[in-house]
Amino acid sequence: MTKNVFDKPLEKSTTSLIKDAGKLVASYPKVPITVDCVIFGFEESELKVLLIRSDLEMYKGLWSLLGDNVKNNEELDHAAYRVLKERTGMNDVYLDQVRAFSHPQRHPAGRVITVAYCSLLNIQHHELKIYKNELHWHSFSSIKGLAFDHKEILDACYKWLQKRIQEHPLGFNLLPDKFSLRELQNLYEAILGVSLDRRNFRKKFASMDLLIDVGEMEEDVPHRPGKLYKFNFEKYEKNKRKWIGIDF
Amino acid sequence: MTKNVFDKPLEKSTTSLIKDAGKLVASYPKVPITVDCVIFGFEESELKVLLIRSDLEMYKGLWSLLGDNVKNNEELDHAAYRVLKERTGMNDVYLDQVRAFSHPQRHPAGRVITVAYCSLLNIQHHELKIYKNELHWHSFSSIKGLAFDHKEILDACYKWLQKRIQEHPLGFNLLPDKFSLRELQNLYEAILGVSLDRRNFRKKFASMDLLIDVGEMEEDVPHRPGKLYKFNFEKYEKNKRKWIGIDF
DNA sequence: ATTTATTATGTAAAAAGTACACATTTCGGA
DNA sequence: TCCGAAATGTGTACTTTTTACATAATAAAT
Repeated sequence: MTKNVFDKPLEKSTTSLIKDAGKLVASYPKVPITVDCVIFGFEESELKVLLIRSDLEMYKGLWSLLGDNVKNNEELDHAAYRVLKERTGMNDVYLDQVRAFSHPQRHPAGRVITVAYCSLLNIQHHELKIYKNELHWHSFSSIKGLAFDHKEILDACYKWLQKRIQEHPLGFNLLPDKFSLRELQNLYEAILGVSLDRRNFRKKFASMDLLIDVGEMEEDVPHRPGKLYKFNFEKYEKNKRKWIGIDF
Repeated sequence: MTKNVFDKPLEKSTTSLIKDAGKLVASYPKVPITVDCVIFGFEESELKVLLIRSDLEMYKGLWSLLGDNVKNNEELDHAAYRVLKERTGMNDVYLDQVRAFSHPQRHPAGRVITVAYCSLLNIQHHELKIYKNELHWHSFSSIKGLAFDHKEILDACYKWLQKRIQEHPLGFNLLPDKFSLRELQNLYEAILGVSLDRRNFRKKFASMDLLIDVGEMEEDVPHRPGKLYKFNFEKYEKNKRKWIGIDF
């Protein structure tokens, strides 16, 4: 985090200056802000999205993204983490801001600006607890319409993910700790919507040298089991910079 | 723009439903929203940023980004374009949302959330009119500190630009209509902070086939003049998709 | 005419990406 | 226990992209 002027002790006349600034700011229009989280999961070779039944009567029967209003003096990132924690019980989930949506009529009750977040988690994770039965995982490709402008937000986050996953090894956040190369490839194919050559795919990951062979095999598969790997998060964090040049 | 539910005529009971939703939304905390534009220019082989003297007494002597509050029912993009138009007189400027900044103490007068925009324009453009003498172009590399959290915003936009310019031909927005390959290369070198091989650089742009030789030469240079080119915006717009796969 | 600075250009080597086939292993059922 | 089905695991040739590198030609300034 960059140091900013607030880290310095306040100077003599600052209190009155803040009052002046306060008057200025007080004249600005004020808007309710929400965060909306697109929570992606991966199961049965399909990309999934966690949705909730809309809490608005007028959207009865429609699903919507998980969101909440942003509290007083709450950071946007914090609000998004809070939503995740409240809805899934999980901490330490991959989360990134995508962008703000501000169409004046996007909320039927009047103006609400929302900031969209994209989050990736492992559906099978033991800490994952989907509270309330209004929450369900939906296959991404089957989602046709959502409440509010949430379909637009979902599509933006999906595109964001498609691009992002080609530049950073994010996919692991969607998989169990131990996974086979087939699962990994299925994941990439599902997200990118293409089919990939198995040998080239494996070669690519081998060259990255970020997979650790855990010395175990798949179980309960109706065919020859594959080796299981885990992602070398430590090594990735260390060498992050060289991945995309700048740590963006 | 995705079609949303508001395109449909309202159903019978909708009015009262909106009232319910309205009550809900009315309970949300409300926040002043601003947009801040990082306006990049390029001159004398240097990346420049347009800054204004801070209008807050307490930041006297410090520079800040160009911004404004977002009006009632105004889209964020619209607010950013408005700032650009008001400050530079220019329309049709390249502009893109980067992200929101929400640190609760980022504004001394209390909570203000801002959405950062990155904009690229041609400093020499004949329509460019910098109103008021509180506005000045600053060499990017010389900017040490800014009012508010604007240095942090500037750095985020700069990183965003570095990444973006490697994926899309944005650089042309910073150059005159006609430019030499040397100017183009200087631009890339300034933004990326590296030096590039001239032959390979030219080869790369030649292979894109997006430059039109206008049949003129540089003038007033103290050495052998180079050919002038213009960017083939039409062709680029047509083939945009193939550039990065998805039109992101 | 000479010097200086810059334009313009090609080729070879290395790296990365793509296309493609076959033997091996396990499961499960006959 | 044998066989078929289904998936794993592996290598090589070809193409494309990226990188490294040097010399002749042009215009300006003196």
